[in-house]
Amino acid sequence: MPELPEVETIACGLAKRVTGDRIESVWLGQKKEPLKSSASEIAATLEHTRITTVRRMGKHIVFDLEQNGPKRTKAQWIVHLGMTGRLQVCEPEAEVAKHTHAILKLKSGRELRFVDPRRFGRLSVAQAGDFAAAGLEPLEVDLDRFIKLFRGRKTPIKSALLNQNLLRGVGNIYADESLFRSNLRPRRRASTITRDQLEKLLLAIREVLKEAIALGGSSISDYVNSDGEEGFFQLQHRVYARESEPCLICKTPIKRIVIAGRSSHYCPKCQQ
DNA sequence: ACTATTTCCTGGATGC
DNA sequence: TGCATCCAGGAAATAG
Repeated sequence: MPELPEVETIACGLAKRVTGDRIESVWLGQKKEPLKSSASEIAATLEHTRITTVRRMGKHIVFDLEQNGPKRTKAQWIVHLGMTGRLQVCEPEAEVAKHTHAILKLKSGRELRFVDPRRFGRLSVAQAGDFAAAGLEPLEVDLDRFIKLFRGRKTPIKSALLNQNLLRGVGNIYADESLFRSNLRPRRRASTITRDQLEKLLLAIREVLKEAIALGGSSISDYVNSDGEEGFFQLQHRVYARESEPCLICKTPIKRIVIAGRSSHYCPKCQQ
């Protein structure tokens, strides 16, 4: 379940491997779910371009592309990993994994492959290099704009944090961990949270995301980075997936509730 | 303009 | 052991 820290880790790893390489040809599978743009548009946009940058925007991985030739037209390939999406850089003779939906042949001789069993991931392209993800970057937003996001919102703070149109990149794990660190209950209505508490929440979000990036993300189920290595932040989780286990602060058993269909974990004593 | 609910998917875990 | 069922969750679609 790649969220901001996992996507950041993957994008950085990919940047090291494929920046400057050229996309020579593109194969796309038959499944239509992973494609947001049409297969022909994606292939035509990617082929014969040079990868100039690989970066993260929210939970999206953005490949900035430049057309060969004098015009140097800009374009972008945008990848959302969904739940189980993976981008692998491998030799062409490497076995093609089940659920491979895209294979890009690179000039260096390697292949960049998109694999996604559950097909929640999405591939799309932007023609003029103008992809704009909704929401604010949690590691860049200032306190005033962060506070304004929640003004007048009756929805539970947990749901607000998961809403990518407000803040982009925070998912279920980091929402729960941030709420624990700022002593806020996940069901707390966003609009009722004081300025001071929101400041604490923003600091907690930044802290959690930065710590997770430093540890290479959280390896839940099958997440690995672009080198096939696991992250280690799952060892630092204080509430996520710790139902009934003692709170690390007060020993009270961690509770799990469902909010908007998502499991939410919190300490009933520390988070009031 | 918001908010809540449903839907898409497969593999791993669980239950009988 | 084998088969059926349930569950995980990001975000788009739908309904209110």
